[in-house]
Amino acid sequence: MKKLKIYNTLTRKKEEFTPAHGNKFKIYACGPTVYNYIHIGNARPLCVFDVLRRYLEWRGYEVDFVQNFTDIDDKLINRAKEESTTVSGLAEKYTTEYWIDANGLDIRPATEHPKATENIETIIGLISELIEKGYAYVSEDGVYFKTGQFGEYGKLSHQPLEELEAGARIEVAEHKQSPMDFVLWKAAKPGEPFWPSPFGDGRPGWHIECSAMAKRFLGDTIDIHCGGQDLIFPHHENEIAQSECANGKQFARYWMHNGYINVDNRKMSKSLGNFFTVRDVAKEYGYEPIRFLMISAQYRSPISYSTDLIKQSVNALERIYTCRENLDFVARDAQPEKEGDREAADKLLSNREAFINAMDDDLNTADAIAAIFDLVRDINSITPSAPSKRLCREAAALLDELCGVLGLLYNRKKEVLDGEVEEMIARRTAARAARDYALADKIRDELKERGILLEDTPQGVKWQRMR
RNA sequence: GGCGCCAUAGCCAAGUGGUAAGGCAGAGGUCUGCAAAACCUCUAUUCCCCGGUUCAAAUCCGGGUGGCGCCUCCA
Repeated sequence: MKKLKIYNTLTRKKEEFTPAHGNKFKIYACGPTVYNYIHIGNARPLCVFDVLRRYLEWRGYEVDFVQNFTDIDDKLINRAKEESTTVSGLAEKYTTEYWIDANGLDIRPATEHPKATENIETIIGLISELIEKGYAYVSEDGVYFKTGQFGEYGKLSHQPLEELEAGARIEVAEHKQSPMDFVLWKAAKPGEPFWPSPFGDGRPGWHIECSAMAKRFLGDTIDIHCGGQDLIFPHHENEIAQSECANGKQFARYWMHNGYINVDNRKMSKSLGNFFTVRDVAKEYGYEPIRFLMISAQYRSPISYSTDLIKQSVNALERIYTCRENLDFVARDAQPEKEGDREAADKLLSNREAFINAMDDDLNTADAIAAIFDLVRDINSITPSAPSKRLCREAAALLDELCGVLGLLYNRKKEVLDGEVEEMIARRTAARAARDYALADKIRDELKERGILLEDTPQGVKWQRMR
């Protein structure tokens, strides 16, 4: 079997992908700052790395997947002021909202979801260690990391420290020894939440959270650290500096970074006012097309978001769903098995190989989806020829399996028809038998107005609720 | 200034040396009382431009053009 390869930001190459120890991958993904509804840009890493996890598990690996919540932060403090609420109240609210969207997108919960505020002790411990080892210093307004002390600083973003300094803006903080130093602990300001520490009351900086939580829940060295490309610098660079200086070991073996979601060819951002929340898009089109869109391109390429693309995704998914529903429908009255089932099933199975080859090549979900569509075509080609129950079952299992790896499974609500509607379908069937097509069409139109679509098939009348 | 990314049909998107996947949209056909779904066929002689390497390039090299990102909170 082909080896799984993943593009590693650290080496800028596709590398063979194996866990450091045994069969288990330790993965850390930077999670949301819970100060607002998540937007579709946030949805991309959620979907992509959920697919990574599902795929690894499907290939037989164990996965420890840790994703944090940043629940103390400048953004939260500011927003809480705006909404006249507390930071913890705000965080709680948007954590709840996060779960609604994450569930809608079918993101599997991580094995751990640590929160920054619940890991203050670990964070303080890590900072203390950095101070002791001479990598950090206490200043008037907090504790800073001494960037120049870490010789490998810049190895992830491939930037020499001097160049970074040359490009850096003038820093507001005046208590830094060097502009490239970054904050580990922010001294408390009046009215802000704080925790006591050996270096004074305050709260953790953003970067140190992830180093601390990764260490606590996954250990000194993790296999994969993932996040959006915009986190490479400074966030991930700083995590490396903190963790490697404190632990004296490599922090993460592989770094994976997803591309952006753009709008009008520009990065989505609050300042440009061009962002869409997952909630709003889902309200109109459902969550499924959002997930489909997120994985319809290779995860490192940018996606330019538009309503048109969401609609294309809706239609594309419909093709898969229809195929799947037809299988169940055809299987109902099929004979148990037939001559040639084996050969037919084997033919379908060839698409599974194509799927694996695509995914092994740096998680090429676009190609993997193509393999699923090839499978759909193969299945659709056999459904009219009265396939056996057994073949239908195997085809459905294969389709479910591959869609499941990408998280494209879909459960259309099979609501029970009320008596009146059933009665109308029966009346229409009778009218058709009597060749009274005018009446039959009238009944079909009436049902359509009530959101029921009818299809006459060789196997009988098939109905579905409109989306 | 430093470091990167991208450019494939109307739209989206694979393909990194061997003669252009897949989806959406569109056209024709088959099936159907009709419709829907499905299936079949068609829709890029060509991959931003110009050179070069090669028997062979969308794919490699050089040079352009256009677009974008990081270097500041950001998925």
